[in-house]
Amino acid sequence: MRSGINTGFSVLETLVYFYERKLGKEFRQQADSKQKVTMDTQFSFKTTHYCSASGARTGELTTPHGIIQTPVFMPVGTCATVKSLTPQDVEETGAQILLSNTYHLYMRPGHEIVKKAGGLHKFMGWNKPILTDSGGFQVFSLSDLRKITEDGVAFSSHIDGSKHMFTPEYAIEIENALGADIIMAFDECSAYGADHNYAHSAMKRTLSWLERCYNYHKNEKQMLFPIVQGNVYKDLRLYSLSASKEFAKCGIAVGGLSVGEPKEQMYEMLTVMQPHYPENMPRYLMGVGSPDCLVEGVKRGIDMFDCVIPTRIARNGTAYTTQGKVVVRNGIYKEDFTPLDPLCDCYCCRNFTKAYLRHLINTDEILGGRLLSYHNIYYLTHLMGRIRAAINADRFEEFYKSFITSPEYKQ
RNA sequence: GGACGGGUUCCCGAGUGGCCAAAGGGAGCAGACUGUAAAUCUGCCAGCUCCGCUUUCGGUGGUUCGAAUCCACCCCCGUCCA
Repeated sequence: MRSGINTGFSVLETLVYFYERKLGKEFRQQADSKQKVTMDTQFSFKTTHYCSASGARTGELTTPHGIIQTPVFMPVGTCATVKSLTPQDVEETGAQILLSNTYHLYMRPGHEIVKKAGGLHKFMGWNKPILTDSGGFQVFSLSDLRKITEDGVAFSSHIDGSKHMFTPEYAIEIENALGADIIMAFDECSAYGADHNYAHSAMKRTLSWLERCYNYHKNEKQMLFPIVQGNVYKDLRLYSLSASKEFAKCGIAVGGLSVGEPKEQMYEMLTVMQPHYPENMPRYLMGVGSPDCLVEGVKRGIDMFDCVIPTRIARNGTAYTTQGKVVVRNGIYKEDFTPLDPLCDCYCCRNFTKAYLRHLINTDEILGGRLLSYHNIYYLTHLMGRIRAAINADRFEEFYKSFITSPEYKQ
C-alpha cells in the first residue's frame, strides 16, 4: 500500500545527500564546532520495545520531574492550566506530562512572575514533567498579528495590541525562566498552502533560529528540542530533519503538520521522514491528537504527541469514545441515561449519563466542559496505554488493523 | 363602567401601505474544531411539486392595483381612574 512512497525513497535520499552536502553542510559544521550540551544525568531515553512490522516502539523518557512512558499523549495547558481541570484531575486521567505555552505566559502573567513563583511547576501546582512550546505556533495562529524578519517575530499582543519582539534568544530566555523539563526551539510554522519557495525560506529561517536557540540555551536541566519544518514538501522535510538532527541532543520534534493539510499528506511526510530520525531520542509530533492520527503517528515512529482537541471539543460538547464520537449536545441523547462510553471507567463515565452531560452542556454549565475534558483526556491517555501494551506484547500490527476499521478511528 | 397602551412566525421583540415569509435576540436542530485570540465559530430554523407557489402578523368584515401596516365591529391582555 505504500509501495509508491517506498519507490520514491531512493530519489529522495539522493536529494537529502545533495542537500546535506551543498546546503546543509554549514549547519553540520556549525553544530559540530559548538560545545555540545552534555545531557544532565537527570535526562535519558531508552527504547524498551520495537514493533517488528512498523516504526512503532515503546520507550522511557526520564526527566527531572519523572519518567514518561512513550508513546505518550500530552494534554495542553496553554495558560498554565488544562482548561477547567485541576492538576489532580489531570493526573487522575493518566496524563504523564503537560504542555504549556511561552507566548501566552510571557503575555500573562509574565515569565518573571512565574520565575519568582518558583517556576511553572510550582506556580501551577503540577509536579510531573512539563514541556513548553516556544511561541512558534503563534507565528502561524496569530498570523494577522505578527511580522516576521530574519531576526525574529514582532507580535501585536492578541490581548491589548501592544508590541513584543520574539527572537530565538528571547524565546529561550522566557522558556528558561518558566523552567519546563522540555523546551521547544523557536520556529516558524508555515501555513498549509505556502508554496515551495516560501516553505523553503521559512524552513531555512527555522534552522537559523534553531542554531541561535541552541547557542543561547545554557540550562542543562531543560531539554531543548529542535523542530523539523518544511511544510508538505518531502525534500524540505528531509533537509530540515537532516540539519536539525545536528542540534538534537535529547529529542526532536516535527512541526508544521496538522495545520489544515489532508491527513494523507501528513502521513506521507511522516513516512518519508521515518527512516531518518535519530534512534536514541524521542520524536515528538506537534499538535496532533485525534485518535486516528495518534495511531498513524505511532506506526510511523512517533513517541510524543500533544493536542488541544480533546479539551476543545469537550468544551464544545463532543466526546471521543470507544464507540466513536459522541456529540452529547445532540437531541438523540435527551433521554439517554447510559454513560458516555460503556467501556470507560473514568470518573465521568462511572457517575454520569449522556442525558445529564447534554443537560450541562446545553445549559452552559461549566461542569459539562469539565467532565467531558476529563473524559477525553482519559480516553486519549488510555488509548496510548493500549498502544504501548500492544507494542510491548508484539501485537501492534493486529491492534492497528483492528483499530482502523473500528468506530474509534474516524471520530 | 371610563381613559390610555397593547395583541407579530416556538419565546422575547422590530416592523406602521408595496423593497415582508417579516430585522435582531433567545430557544431548538445540525456541522466544524489537531504545538488554544476558541465554554468558540458556521449553517438551518412557515410549508411545498422550492429559480416559483401556497398559508402566516388576535378574529371577522371592509378600503386599496396591493394590508402585519389604513377603517369598522368583536375578542383578549396590561396600566391608571371610578
